[in-house]
Amino acid sequence: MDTPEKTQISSSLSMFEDSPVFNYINSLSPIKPVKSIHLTPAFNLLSFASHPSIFTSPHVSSHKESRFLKRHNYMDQSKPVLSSGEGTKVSTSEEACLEAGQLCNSSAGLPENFDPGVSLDDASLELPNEPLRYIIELPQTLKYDCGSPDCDQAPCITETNCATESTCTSLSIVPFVQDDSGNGFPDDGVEIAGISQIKQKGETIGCAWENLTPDATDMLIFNSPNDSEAFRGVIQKSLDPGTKFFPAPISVFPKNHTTELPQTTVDSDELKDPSLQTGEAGVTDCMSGNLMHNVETGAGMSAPFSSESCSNLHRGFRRRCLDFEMLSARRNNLNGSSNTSSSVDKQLVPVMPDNGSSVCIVPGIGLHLNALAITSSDDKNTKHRILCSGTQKLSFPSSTTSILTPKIGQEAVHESLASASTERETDVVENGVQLAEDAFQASACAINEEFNQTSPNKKRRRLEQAGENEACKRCSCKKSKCLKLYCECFAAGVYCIEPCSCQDCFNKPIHEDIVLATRKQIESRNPLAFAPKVIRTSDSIPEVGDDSSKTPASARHKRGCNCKKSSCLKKYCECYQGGVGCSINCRCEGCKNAFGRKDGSAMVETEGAPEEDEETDLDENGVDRNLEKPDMFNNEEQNLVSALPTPLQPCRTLVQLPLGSFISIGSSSTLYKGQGYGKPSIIRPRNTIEKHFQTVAEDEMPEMLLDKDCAGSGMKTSPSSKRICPPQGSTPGQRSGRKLILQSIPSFPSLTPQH
DNA sequence: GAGTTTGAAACT
DNA sequence: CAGTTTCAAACTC
Repeated sequence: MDTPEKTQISSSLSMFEDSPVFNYINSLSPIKPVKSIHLTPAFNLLSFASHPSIFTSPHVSSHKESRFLKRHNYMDQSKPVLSSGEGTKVSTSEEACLEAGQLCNSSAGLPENFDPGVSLDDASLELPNEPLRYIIELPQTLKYDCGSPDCDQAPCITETNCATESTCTSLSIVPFVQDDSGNGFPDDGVEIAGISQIKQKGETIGCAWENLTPDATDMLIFNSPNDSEAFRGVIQKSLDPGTKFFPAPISVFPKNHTTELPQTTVDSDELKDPSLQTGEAGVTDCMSGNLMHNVETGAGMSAPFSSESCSNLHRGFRRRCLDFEMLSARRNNLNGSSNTSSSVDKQLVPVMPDNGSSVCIVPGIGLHLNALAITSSDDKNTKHRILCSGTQKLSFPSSTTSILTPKIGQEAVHESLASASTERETDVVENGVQLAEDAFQASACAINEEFNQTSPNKKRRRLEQAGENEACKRCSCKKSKCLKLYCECFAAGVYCIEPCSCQDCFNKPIHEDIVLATRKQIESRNPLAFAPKVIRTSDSIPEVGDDSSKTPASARHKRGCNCKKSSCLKKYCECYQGGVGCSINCRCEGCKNAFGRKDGSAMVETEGAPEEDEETDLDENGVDRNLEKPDMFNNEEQNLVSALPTPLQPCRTLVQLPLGSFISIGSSSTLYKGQGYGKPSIIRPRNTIEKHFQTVAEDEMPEMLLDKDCAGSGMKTSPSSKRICPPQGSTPGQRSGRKLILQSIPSFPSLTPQH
């Protein structure tokens, strides 16, 4: 079964690649082509997830928890293993996966975990080529590097979570590796990196775990878009200067998803090269990490920022995006790897024949679903895709849409860079990236700002933002025990980690049961409690809905804000925080949201930087300007990111839809945070959202969405399904949205094959 | 770093 | 559903 699926996927991919469009894209950027492929799988996964009820917070939590547990185990094992050698690592990883799998089984987490290990083994086994080994080795090395204080991790850790970094690195690495190595490889790399990090920190480990696990790979894929973009920019520049690595890797990417082992191997070898890793190493910092090789080298080389950025980006992802990562990884394994991985996938696949991996994805999705956000496929998106595609490609074969988690964060990096989640930012940032000229800087800046705020100057800010950002949310809960939505970590579906300054925290893997139970409880009250608060739609969306047209912003807050004193110009406002304009749903007073006013006067954030918009808006408001300007301008640095100022965006990860639309899953807490179900006010937005979804579905996931029954399947019934549809909301209209999503998932597979 | 403000989340 | 309280982030000093 797996094999056939893989075959299909590959075929679909090949088709894409063959297509003129694909070629064109490739010409633009090597990475792009792959994306589409990846996406499809992702979708499948998503769809699956929905079925299983994975979406339900419990599942998600379970996944995470299981992951955490795994991580811990892993870490323990991993350490020895690492020292021992690759093979050992693999075995350990497998074991860990198995264990995790046991934990996750219910949630489907198992497959994911399992796959990675298996895939790796298989890959290694299957791939006689030494190159694979190299690749594997690289990751290990990377791990070590990461693990080592010297590595980026240290920096990252200082600022944020190590785990995230590992993830980031792993992610970045993955893309390259994945293509080349195929499935198993990337995973290993990811795992390794994560492990190293894990070693460093316990909790971090947890996060790292996620990354480490197959998830990491998936994450990479999903995230990759964003990351990839960012990386891309970096890479491009880096390439110019001296990134030897990149060129090769990049070339590889576009071409192969899984297939070209040789190249990959070569790349990997290069990566292996001590000179490269370490060399840069100074760079090493994080870079070392895995990811880095490629990206880092490129970017990394550029310096700290690269690593940091990566780390930052990944941070968010790790925690939240784990699921996706897992899925993607699986897919990668499936696609690239081969049978073994496929076997695993098969297990998961059951639901979605097309994607063996789909199953895997699902679990991950669950977590990320919370953060789901939809982004329309705009030109920008396309760009993102392209940019990101490199990564995505690796992971997913054609794809329609992918769901990003969180915040996950995920986090900001991709959004800002790749995702375009915030269209505005995206535009700005992306443009910068695309241009490549600025790409580097822009990417760097964006990354820095968005993801972590690595810059020392704004440490606090960064930290805060970072914390806010999906990637590394850090809470400081004192009374809620981090078991309520007050807790950003909890709301984002992630465990609290060291950076958190919470007290009496129960949001830890150790208290998995409690966390899950609490989540369930909250979900029972509000199925969308963990759904992304902000739903993103493509810029083009306007077409879709009347509402959308009203709201220039691509994204909208589901429930809308209720600001009275902040004029929606401060982070108190969830809309503003999420980088989206206020909508009809909002009950805010004196709305001056720079991203878009409730009235509709809101500036379109998409292209123009929010700032610009703000000015305009402000002009109207007059007084507001003063207020807004400060914020906006203060962020000059953020200009690129300015759009980003909003924490959410950065965190979000975008997933490409089959057609071109992206779904951004915000890792950011905001995204995840529960939203009103169905308040009347929300309804419209929902409608809008729904419309967006529909549009997206039609455009992006046309058949898939339409075809599937997902909604019918269980989405409705199971809370999880609700989560899946988060954007839609609880209202009936929302349901339709849900349906779309669900449908999309199931259909997804079909799309892939078709295209 | 402490204190205040703010608005979401939770509760009634 | 509306009002109130609780909570933690955002913000200010």
